[in-house]
Amino acid sequence: MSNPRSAKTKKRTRIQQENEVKILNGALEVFSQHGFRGSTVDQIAEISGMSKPNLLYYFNSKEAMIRALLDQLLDKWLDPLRKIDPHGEPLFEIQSYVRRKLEMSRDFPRESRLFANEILQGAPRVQDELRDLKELVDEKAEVINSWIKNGKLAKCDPYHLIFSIWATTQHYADFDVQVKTVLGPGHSGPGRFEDAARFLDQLYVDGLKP
Amino acid sequence: MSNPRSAKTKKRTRIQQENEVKILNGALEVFSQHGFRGSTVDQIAEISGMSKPNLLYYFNSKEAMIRALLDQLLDKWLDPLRKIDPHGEPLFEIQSYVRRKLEMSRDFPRESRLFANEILQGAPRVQDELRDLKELVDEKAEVINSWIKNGKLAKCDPYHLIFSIWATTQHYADFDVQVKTVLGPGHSGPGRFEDAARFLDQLYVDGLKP
DNA sequence: TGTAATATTTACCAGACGGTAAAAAATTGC
DNA sequence: GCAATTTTTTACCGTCTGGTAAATATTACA
Repeated sequence: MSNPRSAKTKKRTRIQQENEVKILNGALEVFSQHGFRGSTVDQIAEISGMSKPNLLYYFNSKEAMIRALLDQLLDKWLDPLRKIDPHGEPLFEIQSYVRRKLEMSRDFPRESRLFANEILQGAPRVQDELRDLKELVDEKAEVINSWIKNGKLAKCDPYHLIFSIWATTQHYADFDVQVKTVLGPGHSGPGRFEDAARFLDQLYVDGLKP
Repeated sequence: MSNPRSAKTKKRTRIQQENEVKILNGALEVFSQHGFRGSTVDQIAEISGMSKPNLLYYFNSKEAMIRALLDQLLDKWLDPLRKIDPHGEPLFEIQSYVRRKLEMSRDFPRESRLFANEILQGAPRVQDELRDLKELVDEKAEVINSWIKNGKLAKCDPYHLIFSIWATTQHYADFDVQVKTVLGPGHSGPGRFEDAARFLDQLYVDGLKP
């Protein structure tokens, strides 16, 4: 068999597991920085510390690498949304969701950028997963609507609420360079995530009215 | 002279002007969809309706094309921020700014994606312009701080406020596919921008507290 | 209308890149 | 320790792509 991943091999060697991790980590590093077309297999090979043919022994193609990455990513990416508790205190649930998404941007910026790249180019590889996403969002939108109906939340469009949370939180990972440049050396340290959290907490609860 | 743009030619032929426009329009279309490395000069040539060598007669290189695009873009991109009036009514000024940015996403999604691509990959071509951006943001942050001091606006971090406006508004252009998929055929028409405007108006003024 | 300048086409190249074949080396399981 | 399997290396190939040279066609202008 030419490739250990091609069949549903139940047994995976120790070396296989290690190398697959090394490769996917390298691929994530490179893809998230240069995009798919902007990345070369040689780059990934070098950053992973192995030769190109060796790398292609584990993943049949460059395409196979990004697919593996996107597959394992999307599940993780939806987790914060799944955790919204329909029986929790609405405003607290939303703040918690914002926090979780902000932590994702802080702790997994490469994953965020990989995803952003994919969506920016029209999501050619994750259209099916996007439909799963829609179902989950529909479900949570219903929850939010019920909160509104119960007078626990101001009347608003739950979809655009969710979009705004995605946008504001992912911004810190995807537009990191811009954020750092604008904040300058003084305020662009790790503390910027707490500043962001504080601002968003206030925005989503009270808005800007004095 | 091999290239009409290379020198500071005062006189630009009718044909030059027309073709430069055609090329830049094609380049924007292609770059914004596939990113710089993901685009080929042949693609741009085809979409512009001319041959590759002919195209390279007007722009010396692929690099020259994206630079021309980014140059003419950045000025336009900052315009909405410049228009914030320090002597206006604070909440109204912010709402207006959100509107203007939202209109940019609606009317110039390709430009938004081009910019997003550039920043995502670490802004290799617009670092200088990013510093100009910082100065403008610093200036407007001061304005916002003065509004807060005068009790016209809730206390908040003006930088993160601006970030959140950028994020929420550009999201509709940059993540268009995702937005459309999640909203479904029913709500993803042009009217989604008005829905977004309504939501953001409310969010920025009153928040979500019932 | 003639001619200098501009614009377009044809044919091409060198390098980068994704991927492969096959042999050599290392590892595993008995 | 040895055979079977897995892993790694060496050498290579076809294609795509950015870009060029030079010849041809077109335009502008006196």
